[in-house]
Amino acid sequence: MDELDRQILSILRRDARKPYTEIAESVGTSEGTVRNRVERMTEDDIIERFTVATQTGNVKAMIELDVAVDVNTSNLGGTVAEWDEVDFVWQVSGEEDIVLVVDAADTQSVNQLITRARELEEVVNTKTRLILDEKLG
Amino acid sequence: MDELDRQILSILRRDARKPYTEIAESVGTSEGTVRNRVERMTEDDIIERFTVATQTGNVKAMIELDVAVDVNTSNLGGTVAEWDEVDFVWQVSGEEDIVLVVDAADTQSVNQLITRARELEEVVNTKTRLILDEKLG
DNA sequence: TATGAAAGACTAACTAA
DNA sequence: TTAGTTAGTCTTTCATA
Repeated sequence: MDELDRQILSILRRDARKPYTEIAESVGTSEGTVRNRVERMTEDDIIERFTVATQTGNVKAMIELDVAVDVNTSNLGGTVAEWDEVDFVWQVSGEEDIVLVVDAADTQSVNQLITRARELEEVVNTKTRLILDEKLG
Repeated sequence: MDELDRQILSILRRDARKPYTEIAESVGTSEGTVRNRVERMTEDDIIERFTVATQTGNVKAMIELDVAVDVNTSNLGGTVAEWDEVDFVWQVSGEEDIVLVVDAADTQSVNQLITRARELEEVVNTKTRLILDEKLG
């Protein structure tokens, strides 16, 4: 991870489909170097994945789950990650143990997801926050 | 947003650099159709951006900021989004108003970010959680 | 939807540090 | 030995019909 790696990542973060030739030109190196760097960072898990940030619905929200002490949090996380409208799931430290980030059609859909979570016997409590705005770093 | 759009997005979410020709083959349509669909979804802001998920440091965390009532939350969000090691910033509803998602070198770096946040006069309180694991939906 | 020109990516051989 | 470059070739993209 040197300055060149950081520059490449910074460009890819804003447009992951940008051709390597263009990236090379803006950072002042050759296409091959950019490609090699990206390959290496992918192998080293510095790059986790090339992905697409979407808003397919109208409401984004965080649904935090407070989970019973005797529950395997990772398994539960895997389960809820499969639910429709769930973008990703974090296991976190703190009072709540799991955070679902959802991209739902409307508030009613969010409500259905909350209900579904509360119906799980592993889930003790939930707390939901709407995501009103997102800014890239 | 029909089934084909959803299939295309689902593939791009796992590999945003996958060639349209390959995507076309796996969803059973032509390259031009995939490209047109992606273009349309980008125009419609269903696709917000093509990006890269990284782990450049060793510790990911959420730093939640409780902000004074008279503060312009959006401006503050823009400020902290510019900080080094901050991946993105959410404005949220609920007790805390801003959530920073950070990818820091180590716990000490996280601590420095928390300190920096607490030094802002707009910030009344902070709450931090480590992100222990992430699962894709 | 089909097609061909232009652009991009990949391989492999070479160079430099 | 490792990273960077380059030329040649193959693949993908894009505009037009």
